[in-house]
Amino acid sequence: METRELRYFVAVAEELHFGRAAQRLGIAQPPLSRAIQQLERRLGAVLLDRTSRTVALTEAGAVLLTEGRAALDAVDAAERRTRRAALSATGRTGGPGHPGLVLATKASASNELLAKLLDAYAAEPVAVPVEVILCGPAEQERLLRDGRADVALLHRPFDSTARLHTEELSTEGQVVVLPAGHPLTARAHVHMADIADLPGLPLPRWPKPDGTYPPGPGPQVRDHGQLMQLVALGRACAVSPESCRSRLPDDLAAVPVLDAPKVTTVIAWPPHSRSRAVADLVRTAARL
Amino acid sequence: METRELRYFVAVAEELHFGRAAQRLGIAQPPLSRAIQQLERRLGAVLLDRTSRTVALTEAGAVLLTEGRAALDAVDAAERRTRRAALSATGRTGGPGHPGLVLATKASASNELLAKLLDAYAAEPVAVPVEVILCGPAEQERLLRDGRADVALLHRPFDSTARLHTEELSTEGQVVVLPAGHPLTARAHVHMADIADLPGLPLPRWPKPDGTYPPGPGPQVRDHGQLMQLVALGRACAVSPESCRSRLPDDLAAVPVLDAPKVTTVIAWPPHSRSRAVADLVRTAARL
DNA sequence: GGGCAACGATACCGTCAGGGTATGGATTCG
DNA sequence: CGAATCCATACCCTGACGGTATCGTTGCCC
Repeated sequence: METRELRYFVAVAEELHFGRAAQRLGIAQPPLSRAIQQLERRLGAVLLDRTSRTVALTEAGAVLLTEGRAALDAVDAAERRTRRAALSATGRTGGPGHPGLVLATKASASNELLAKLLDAYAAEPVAVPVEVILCGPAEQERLLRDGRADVALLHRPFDSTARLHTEELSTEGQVVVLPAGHPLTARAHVHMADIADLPGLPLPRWPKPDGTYPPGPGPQVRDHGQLMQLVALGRACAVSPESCRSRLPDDLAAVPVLDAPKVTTVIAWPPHSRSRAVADLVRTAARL
Repeated sequence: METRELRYFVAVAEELHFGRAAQRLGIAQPPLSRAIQQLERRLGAVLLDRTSRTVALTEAGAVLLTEGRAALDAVDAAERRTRRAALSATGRTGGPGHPGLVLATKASASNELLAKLLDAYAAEPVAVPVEVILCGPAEQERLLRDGRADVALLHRPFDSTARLHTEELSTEGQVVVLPAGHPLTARAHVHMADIADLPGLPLPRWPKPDGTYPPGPGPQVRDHGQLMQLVALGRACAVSPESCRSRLPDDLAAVPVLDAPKVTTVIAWPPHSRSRAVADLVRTAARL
């Protein structure tokens, strides 16, 4: 199977419309129809149920959609990482445009640990320049998979660490963040049940991996900063790792939640990484 | 990047010889040279240092070799799983030629657990036919990655479970297997130090993932059956999970090794698997 | 040191896969 | 029932890819 065929199929499977898919791919519709037919013949599998009005995925088509996306990610990763390896091999000094290492972390996650890590790593004699990518929640895995990042900071149990190598860095409890002066802030600690249904202060909704939001009450948020803003406005409350207290503004207060799941920060990298720089960074992180 | 280019590059990078690589690919040498040059131009990276006598990988080339192999595995997996999905969708009865599920396990591993698992799963109303592939040690991950298997039984800490979803099934200690009548068999238990250097009974050498054997003393073995044979012949001793005692022949004896690492049997599957059958099998396994 | 063998690069050519345009056939909707 | 929509088919054309022949360089060995 060629990646071109995979790209074509994924486009059609996502659009469920040959015309739009062809447009997206920058080709005409007939060659696309032909390519899909040829792919189906070669695989010996019907991938799409199509009438002249509607296109639907078959079971085999659904399999190829998920597997094909993973395969295309792997190909993209190979390309990106090779390009970067070539750049950092020539421009040995590693100017800002040529990072030796790309680290992905959630936007607005606690930066204390990251700052310590970057400092400690930069102090190593073999350190290479590190670029930090801030991404949406649960996006780190994608970046590692398609080669846009070499290493990431994840937070269990929120982020999945499957198919990644990881090293635990720290574990912490969680606190509920409330507007200053809220009655609950007088308490020394609370339980999840105390905050599940606070009047006027719902828990927020985070985007799913596909970018859409689950239905339900609560405001939609994209990062921790937005959420803090909403809490300050009295529109939501937040359950966050306790390290967020260190930089809490005056108009917010935090109370430990005894039965909230512990959050573990881990450093993760793709399992087949052979990069010297990744290994150094991970070793540095493990020693913090 | 097209998979054809990747296949070409991987062939050259493995052979380090354009002529042989071309032969292996079933094409002539000149088109292969051209394809690699074109790939290098498009990536903007020198992948191979070549003189007219020798070919060597550059740093970027080494990256593309590992990343490219992973990508090709992913593409192969997509193809195989799609084919299988199509087959099991049409031949719904699932004749023996059309397994709904392929399970990989080490040849000669203890089959007790597997037998129980297969029985329990077959009793489920939604069960599909399961094909069992016996493979060499540490080969299961490869089979899962390139789609030849859907699910595997692994043994930690011997097999790596990175990039896989897993569920623990059982944990057991290890025993040393010796020829019956050996002085140590009189002991109730031993320690690793007692057996590290038994005269005439070295520990065996297992193949590395690439199929070669590490240097050193001890016979080369490919599976547990071979090893037992060698022990019976008085040419080796073996440290194995204690479940192997259940089918130990008369001429062998086993003694618990107190400080050997515990062996955990886990069931593993590719992280993006959406297969109903895999989920059912895993659930069945977890309930055993 | 010169002839030779090995090996990758280059030159040149033919073929067919893949892309484009025009059009057909089926289904839905007003 | 006509019109619009949408996928499939027919047909042509270009260029990418593969093959053969040959060159240039580099070790090697007598």
